[in-house]
Amino acid sequence: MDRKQKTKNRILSTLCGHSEPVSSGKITEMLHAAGVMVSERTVRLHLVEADADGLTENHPRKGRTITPLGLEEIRVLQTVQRVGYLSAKIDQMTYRMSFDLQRRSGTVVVNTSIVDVSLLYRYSREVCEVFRQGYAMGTRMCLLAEGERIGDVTIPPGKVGFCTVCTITINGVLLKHGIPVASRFGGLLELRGGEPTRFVEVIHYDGTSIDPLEVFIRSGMTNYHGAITDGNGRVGASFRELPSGCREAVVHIGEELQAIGLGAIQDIGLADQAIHGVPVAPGRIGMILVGGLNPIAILEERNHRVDSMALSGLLEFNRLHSYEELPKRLKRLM
Amino acid sequence: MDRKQKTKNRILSTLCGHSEPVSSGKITEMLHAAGVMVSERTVRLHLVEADADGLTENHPRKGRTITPLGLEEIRVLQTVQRVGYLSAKIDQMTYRMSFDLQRRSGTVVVNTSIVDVSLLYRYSREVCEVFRQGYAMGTRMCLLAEGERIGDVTIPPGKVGFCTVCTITINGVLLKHGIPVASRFGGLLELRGGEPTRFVEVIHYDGTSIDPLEVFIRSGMTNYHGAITDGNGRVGASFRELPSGCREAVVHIGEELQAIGLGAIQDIGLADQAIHGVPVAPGRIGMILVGGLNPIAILEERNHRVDSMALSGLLEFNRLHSYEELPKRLKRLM
DNA sequence: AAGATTTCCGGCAAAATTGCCGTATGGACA
DNA sequence: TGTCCATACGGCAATTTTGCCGGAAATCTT
Repeated sequence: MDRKQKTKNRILSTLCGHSEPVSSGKITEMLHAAGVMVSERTVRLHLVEADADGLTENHPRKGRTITPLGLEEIRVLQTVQRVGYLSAKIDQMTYRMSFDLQRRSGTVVVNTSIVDVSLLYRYSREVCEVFRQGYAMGTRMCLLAEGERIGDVTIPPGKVGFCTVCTITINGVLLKHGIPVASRFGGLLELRGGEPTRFVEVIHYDGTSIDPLEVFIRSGMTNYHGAITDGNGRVGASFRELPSGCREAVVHIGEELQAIGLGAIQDIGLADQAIHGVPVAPGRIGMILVGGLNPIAILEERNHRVDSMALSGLLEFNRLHSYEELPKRLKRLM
Repeated sequence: MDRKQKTKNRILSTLCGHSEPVSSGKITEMLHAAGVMVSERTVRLHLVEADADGLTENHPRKGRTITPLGLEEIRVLQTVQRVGYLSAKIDQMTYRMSFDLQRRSGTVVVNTSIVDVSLLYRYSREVCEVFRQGYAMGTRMCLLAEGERIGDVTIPPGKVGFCTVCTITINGVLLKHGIPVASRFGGLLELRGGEPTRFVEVIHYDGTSIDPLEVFIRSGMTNYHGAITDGNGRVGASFRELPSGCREAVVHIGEELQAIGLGAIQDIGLADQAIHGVPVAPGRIGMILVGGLNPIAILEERNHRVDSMALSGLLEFNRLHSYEELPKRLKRLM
């Protein structure tokens, strides 16, 4: 009876936020993406109950919508949502971004670090090295001058906004190709001789309100210095799961992304097989992405506090430029 | 079929690690504490299946043990366990500690921070203030001189080990009184005018390999300075759940703990009621504890990197002394 | 030592979940 | 306009989970 209520609430929450009718199939898909493994049939059963309770309304052949009564029910149960869990923010951002792989236009999700111009310039060589060795998400970035805005923040005077592409962008691109991606956790990936070996620390997305990679970086637990010098270090990485049938398509899309400077896929596992010590759910494959915030971690390692925000906002793809231009553009801002 | 396997594995994992027979009741209890809500009957059903498969052995009237075959089964499935989740470490420490509330003796679980002697001395006034205003776990602590050992670590030369009582000790004490405590998450508790208002960030214990409070402190996200000066700040706190029938007993034990300098209970909710915006499972009550690592956070806030380890080891209760002796004892070590 | 209480354990039935299938409906396409 | 196809949706049966009970062994109490 306990679990029944729980899944029922989950279904209601899923329905909430969509104004147009949503079918049971879509709901099931979204629940699966959120890690709630229930069958489509069960969802339908719960939905007819919810219909009877007046919480949802059935638009035959179209799907269900939530009623005002249902919204009220949610509001009571959702007090916890005040501390927004990261997984919710991830889903939201995935839907909001508009980047189109074919047209190479639209918005991508970015992380922003607010940092002193001269400080960034001092370390720009090492920051570029992180990009060059492939420990960053792609090869593109963007600098925001003081006064510019991204999401909720404005770059303060004397500072510069260092934007890197967030790996959530990959989720969004795959979603637009009909591939649902479940973001599981962020962690510290240990490297030995340039090869990833295992995760040494992990924080699951559905149990945290702050970005794990942000935390690892701010805590000074990364070791990019080692990673870019002798290949032995610890870098931020993210673990995701995909339906196992999608492997070919994902590899293909990954290559296309790589070609336009948005490559982040470190590794893709095989069906039902563990990858770097991480087991996956049945019928799924694991994927490891290198963290978008990675380049700026160099500064934290040298004991400079940097204000980094994962998932800070959306940016037009054409505003991004190659990391190689970083020193030149920084000089212009000084 | 998917979920069935899952809970089956969970049961097997729970059984693993205990050499003596464990009854289905105990297993269910442990699963509940781990957040897996299954009935005791279901556990028994799975156990007889496991018996048939040769994974477990039934010692009638005593409980089940895991067979070598079962261990093998686990080993295959449990690759993820290489990154030990914190919730597992919490359970382990809870069982290992031996503190007896009546006799006031035995071992308690402590956190250890390794810090420069002179640096600690410089901030000792503020550290004491955190204790005095009740934002620390109790009023007791311990200093370890260089060369002393706690758990896996040895205090290096020129440094001192600053040990505070970990709130897991409360779990252990309550467990010895037959009250099972489920540790849910660690977070940053916002204070306004000296009163806790809500959690602003949270990390669930069962989704992380590192201690949330350790992370918040290392990331410089706390604000103890504000907390001890004008009562507006952010302090590390932990959220736990108890069976709602235990409220009276817990309040009573909490008072006894307070009397011997181990008070940490900030707040206890009412049955089935949300506390500071955090809802609880049905039939349970919420409890908020202030973090044990809190006092040392002052140093991190002033940009001094401190190596802190939550749940670092066990310490005899009689080695603890009042925080008021801190400056005096530090001087002796310098 | 006898009785009371607790705990373990399996049987049984009810409830919940899932798989499978047939029907019906809306839209695509010739 | 007629046909085909995808999909929403409910019926039915199989499987899984849970609640409830009662017998038996173990432990505690007096």
